[in-house]
Amino acid sequence: MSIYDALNPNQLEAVLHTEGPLLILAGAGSGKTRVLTHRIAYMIEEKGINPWNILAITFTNKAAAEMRERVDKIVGFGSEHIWVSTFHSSCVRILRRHIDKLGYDNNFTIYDGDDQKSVIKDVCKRLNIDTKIYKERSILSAISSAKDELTGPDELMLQSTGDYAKKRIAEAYKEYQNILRSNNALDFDDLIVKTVELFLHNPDILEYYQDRFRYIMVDEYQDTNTAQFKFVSLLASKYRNLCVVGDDDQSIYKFRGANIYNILNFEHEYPDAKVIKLEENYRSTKTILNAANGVIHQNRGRKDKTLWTANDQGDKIRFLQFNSEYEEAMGIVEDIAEKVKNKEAAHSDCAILYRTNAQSRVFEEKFVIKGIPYKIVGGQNFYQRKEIKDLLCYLKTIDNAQDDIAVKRIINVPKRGIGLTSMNKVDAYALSHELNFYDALKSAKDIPTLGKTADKISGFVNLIQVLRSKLEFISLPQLMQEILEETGYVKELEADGSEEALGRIENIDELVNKAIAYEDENENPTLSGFLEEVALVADIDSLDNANDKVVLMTLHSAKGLEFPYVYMGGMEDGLFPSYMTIIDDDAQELEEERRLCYVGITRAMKQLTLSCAKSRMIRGMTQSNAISRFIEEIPEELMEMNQVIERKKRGEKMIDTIKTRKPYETSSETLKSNSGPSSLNRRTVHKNSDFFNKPYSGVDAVTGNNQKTALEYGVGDTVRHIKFGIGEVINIIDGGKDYEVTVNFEKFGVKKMFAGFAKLQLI
DNA sequence: CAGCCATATCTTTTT
DNA sequence: GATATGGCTG
Repeated sequence: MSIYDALNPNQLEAVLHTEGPLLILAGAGSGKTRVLTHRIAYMIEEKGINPWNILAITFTNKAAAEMRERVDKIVGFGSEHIWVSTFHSSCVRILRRHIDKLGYDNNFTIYDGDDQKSVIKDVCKRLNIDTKIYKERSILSAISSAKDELTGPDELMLQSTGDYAKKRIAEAYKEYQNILRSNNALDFDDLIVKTVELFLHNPDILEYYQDRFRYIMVDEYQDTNTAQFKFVSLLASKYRNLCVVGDDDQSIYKFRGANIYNILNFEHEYPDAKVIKLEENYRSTKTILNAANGVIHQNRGRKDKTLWTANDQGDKIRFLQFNSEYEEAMGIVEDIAEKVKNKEAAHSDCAILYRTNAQSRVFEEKFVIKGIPYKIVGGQNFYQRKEIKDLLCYLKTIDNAQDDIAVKRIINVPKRGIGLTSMNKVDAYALSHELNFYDALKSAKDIPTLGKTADKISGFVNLIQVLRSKLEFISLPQLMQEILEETGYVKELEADGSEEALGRIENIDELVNKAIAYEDENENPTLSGFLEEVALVADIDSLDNANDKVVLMTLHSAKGLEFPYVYMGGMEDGLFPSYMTIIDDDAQELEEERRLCYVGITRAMKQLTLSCAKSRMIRGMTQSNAISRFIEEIPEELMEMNQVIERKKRGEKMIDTIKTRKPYETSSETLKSNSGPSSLNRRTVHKNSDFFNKPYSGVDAVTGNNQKTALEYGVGDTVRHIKFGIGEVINIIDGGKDYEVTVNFEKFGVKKMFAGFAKLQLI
């Protein structure tokens, strides 16, 4: 009896195949982590491979920690020598040692999204870019995409001949890189790009790591981008022992540059690759799996496979329609409360998944009201909160005052009477004397226009210098305490006294605790080391099952996780699939949304509940959305639907529990769960209830105005669309609730859209 | 320079 | 609805 006996034949084959390229197509819940961990164990214990020579790359720190833990359990020794880490932290580790070869300082700082935004603002100011026309966001995302594809600023410039917008972006890109360079900072994308650059320019360094990492494994391979692919393939090119695991059906990060062809074309890139499919699912019931299959089979661009399971049929998929997002939240929260009350489930067995972070708010309210413990993952990361960033920027400034962004953030926090005009004067001085911002601050006395503010600035510089001089004598937590005391940061919050301020103080305490933990865990802790660790954590990393809490998160964050009871809220066209993918009419984007839906469904082990609201507030406007098209793609015999029961009396439960619920139809016959004739014939439902009607947006449910308004344009007219610009109307179809308008846009070609959504203007 | 109020724009997803 | 920006006042 060995640990490998528990594997199915395909899993075993993957475990035993240790030499040469290997592609494991692992469907959701098919035990890929088990395969990876056993494969590592097999390599170490049976093949005598040195753990030192193994690199395993995951997507999140959480996944990395889990994998290490599981390997640890089955391997007697040596698992601590395996490199298990994310792309980003692997690259940071390499760059910390060698980035001086690229002319950076080895204690570079890492910029997050907020920092990037500050930089790009500065860039736009310097280059006189009108941010009304070129949005900071879109410039940043263009830069990011370029980096994902390993395209540098000069190369982008060459590509931009004749395209003015692209040229401006290339200029911005160049300036952006200059600023990062002089701040000795890298953004997330740079971490990968610079490592690749390092390898390409320094064959000796590359070879060192090739020899070091003779066996490489990459998890979630479908979500790698071109730069990450290059990183991996450079490392693997000497020994070719590259094992990638992924599922093209779970590729949901195209917006972040993920290149699905990395997995689809793996066999092309490595013709000698062994391909193994894992199609047996151990996680979900037959019902859940069939629902997932029903949805994903609508996609065209995918590798053919069908997941199956030997598990029970299980409960039907529940579909609940509510009147509003408030009722939706209450309905789900009450359902969970009842499960817990009946001892059917623990809080932590339940997860609520949604498309957008904004949806978490209503749920949170209801959880607070009911006193149910919950945890929201994502949204604003702990390390992005104001108070945390402030404190971190103090630390950054003490550690490395080259980072202008950090210095500028804290120079007037708390208020020191150093305002925007003074900052601009310092900036101008810094620019003309080729100093970085902090060094310019040091010479504040030499800047004549500053007047009295020069003293205030000297005070600040003094504070930093004093703190820095203490750095070698005191511990990190002590340093943080000093900062808080010297600046009066906490005092100010205490004086405020509001609930919000107290929350901030709690957060600060938590950060101090993290610093204490960091010092405990590391042999030679450094300030830079702490800042680095903190820069690369994702919110999901903090999720642990030890706390009995209901988990709320986006569908994206949920990838790789599983829960007995899964609730997917907001199953509405316009929300999920998102409004963008609908009006864009881009089949590829819609397929990505569908994969996201597939990911969500396959998180569920025992029971899946889908829900939607007839109307909900989106960005301050009440919208009525049609039921998500993905609902229609689930075979109807797997579904059980509710009827919304209006609240008759105050205090009465808004909806019945599912057991006594009537089918959606207005007939009085009760649905006997899991049996009886298929009375939920979709066509009937459609006819009786507008159930699967097309969206009719632009309708204000508050005023009850759901009359479509007459269109001010007709076929042949020229109209303007916010995103697509100018185009000619070529067709209009009366869709009952709304008009479907077909427009031929000058720049974007033919698009079909609903008049209520599109808000076309006659010109 | 800071604080207040008006307004404009926004989000889809994140290491 | 929530946040970021701009203009105004003290």
